[in-house]
Amino acid sequence: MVAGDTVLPVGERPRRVADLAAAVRELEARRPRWVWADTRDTYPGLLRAGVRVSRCHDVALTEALLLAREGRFGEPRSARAAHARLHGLPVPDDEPGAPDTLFPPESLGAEQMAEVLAGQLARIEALPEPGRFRLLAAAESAGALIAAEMSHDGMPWREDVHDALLTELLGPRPVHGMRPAKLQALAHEVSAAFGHPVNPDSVQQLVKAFKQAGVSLSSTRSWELKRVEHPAVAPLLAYKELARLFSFHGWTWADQWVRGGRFRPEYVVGGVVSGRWATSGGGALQIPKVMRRVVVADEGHTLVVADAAQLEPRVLAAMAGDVGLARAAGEIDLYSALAQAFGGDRDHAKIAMLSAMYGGTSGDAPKLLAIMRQRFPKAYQFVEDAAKAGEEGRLVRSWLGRTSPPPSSRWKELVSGPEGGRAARDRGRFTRNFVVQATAAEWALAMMAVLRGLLPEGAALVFFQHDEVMVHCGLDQAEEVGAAVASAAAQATRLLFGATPVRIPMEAVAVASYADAK
DNA sequence: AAAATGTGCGCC
DNA sequence: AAAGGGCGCACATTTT
Repeated sequence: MVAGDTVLPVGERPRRVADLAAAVRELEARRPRWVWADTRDTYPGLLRAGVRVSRCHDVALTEALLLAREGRFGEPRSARAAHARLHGLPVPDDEPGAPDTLFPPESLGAEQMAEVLAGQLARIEALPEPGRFRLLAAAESAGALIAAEMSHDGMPWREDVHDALLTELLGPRPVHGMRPAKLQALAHEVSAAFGHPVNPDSVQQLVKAFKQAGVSLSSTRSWELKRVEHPAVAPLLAYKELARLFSFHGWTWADQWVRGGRFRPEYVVGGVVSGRWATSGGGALQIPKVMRRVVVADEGHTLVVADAAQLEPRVLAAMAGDVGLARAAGEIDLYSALAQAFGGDRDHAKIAMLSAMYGGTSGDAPKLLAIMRQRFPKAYQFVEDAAKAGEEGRLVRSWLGRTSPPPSSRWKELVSGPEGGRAARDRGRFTRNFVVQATAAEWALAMMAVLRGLLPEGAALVFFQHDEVMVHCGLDQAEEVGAAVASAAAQATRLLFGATPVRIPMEAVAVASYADAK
C-alpha cells in the first residue's frame, strides 16, 4: 500500500482522494504497513488531523541504511533519488521536505513509489542477513513514527516551575540582551578578582588575565580551572554553569520551544551515524539534570520513566556470544557479577568493560584489559576486531546491519603521514565503539517500537534519550505501562538476539516529576 | 555582514 | 573521579 499523490491499496486500483487524512484513517482499519517517501513530510499533517498509523516503511530512512550497507554512504536518500537511481537518471540532491502539506507535490506517484519499494525489498533480500536488515528498516521506520508523535504530543513542561527555577538560580528575567542579576554579579566578581574588567565568556581574555596573575592555562575547561588557586576561579566556575543554563535552557529557549505546557523538540531519527537520534532544535537530548523538576505530569496523570541499565555491555555480551560475559549479563547488576573476575572490585570490572568498548588506555585500563582478554576472550576479541577494521580503513556494521561511514579522504592521507599512527588509533576507537553503540541504539528502537504497540489508549511516549523512555499516562495506567516497558525490553532482546542468557532489564518507576525518577 | 572555526559543556 | 565513544548548541573569534 502506497501513500503518494494517490492511495494505492495493494492489489487494487490507485484512487485519488479528496480528504487524505480521512482516507488514511479509513484504510488504517486494515492495519497496513504504510509506505511513504518520508515520515517527516507526511505524518505530522496526519497527526494534526487526528490520524495515527500503526506501521510504516520510510523509504528515505531505508534508502540511507541500504546505501551505507552497499558502501555508498552519503548519497541522496530521498524517494525521488532512489527512483532516479533505479532508472539511471540524474539523481537529485536531498532537499528539506515541504512542511504543512500532507503529501508534498514533489513526491513520487504511487506506481513509482511501488517500484522504489520493490527495489528496496529486493536489495534487502540479497543481503546475507535479510531478516536482520528487515528488522532494522522496520525499527528505524517505527522510530520515525514515534519521533513525529513525540514532537506532536510534547513532553509536559511546567512553564511556571521553569520560570521559578530560573529566577531562583539567576534572578528575575532580564530585559532582552541583558545578563540576569546573579550572572552579572558573578561577572563583576571575576573582574574584581583580576583587578580589571574581563569578559567571562571570552576564553582569550580569561587565559590572558590568568597569565598576568601568574597562572598559565592551556584552556579554561572547568576541570583545569579547578586545579588553580586564584580568587577568580570560584565565581568563574559558578558563572560558567549558570551562563550555560541561561543561554541554553533559559527564558528565550522556553519562548521558542515550550507551548501550552509542552516541550516540543525536533528529533532527527538516525541523525547520529551510530543510529542514535539527534535533535535539530530544542536540545532535547542535553536537558540539564537540574531542569528535570520542570517536567511534571498533568493532574491525574503520571510519568513512567525507565532506562536500560548497562545497555552497552549487555549488548556486547549478546553480540559476541561470550558465555562468561553473557552469564554475568543475565544478572541485574552486570558489573557486580563481573567483579569476582577482577579481584572482587566492581569498579575494576566497570573500567575494564568501558575501556574495551571505548578504547580506553589510561590509568589501570591496560592491566584490567589483560584480565578481560583472559577471562572473556570472545567479548574482548569482538571489539578488538572492530578496532582493527577501523585502523585498516575498513567498515564495520552493527548487529542488524547499520554500516559505519567510511573514513574521509583526509584520513587516508593522514594515516600514511607522520601522525598516521594516531589517526589510525582514533579511527579504531570510533569503529570499536560503533559496533556497540549502534547495536544498543537499534535495541532501543526495537524496544520502543514494541512498547508503542503495547501502550494502552491515553498513554503516550513523550521522551526518548538513547536508552531511556518516558510515558505520560493516567495514574491508574501506571502499572500496566510499567509492565509494558518490561515486556517490550524482553521482546526487543529476543527480536535481536534470539535465545540468549543475556537480559536487558528495564525497570520503570512512576513519578509525578522527572526529577524524582532517579 | 555572513559564514566558518574553535571552545566548552550538557546529555547518553 | 576520570577515562573514552557519540552528539547540539551558544558564544567568541577568525575567515571570507
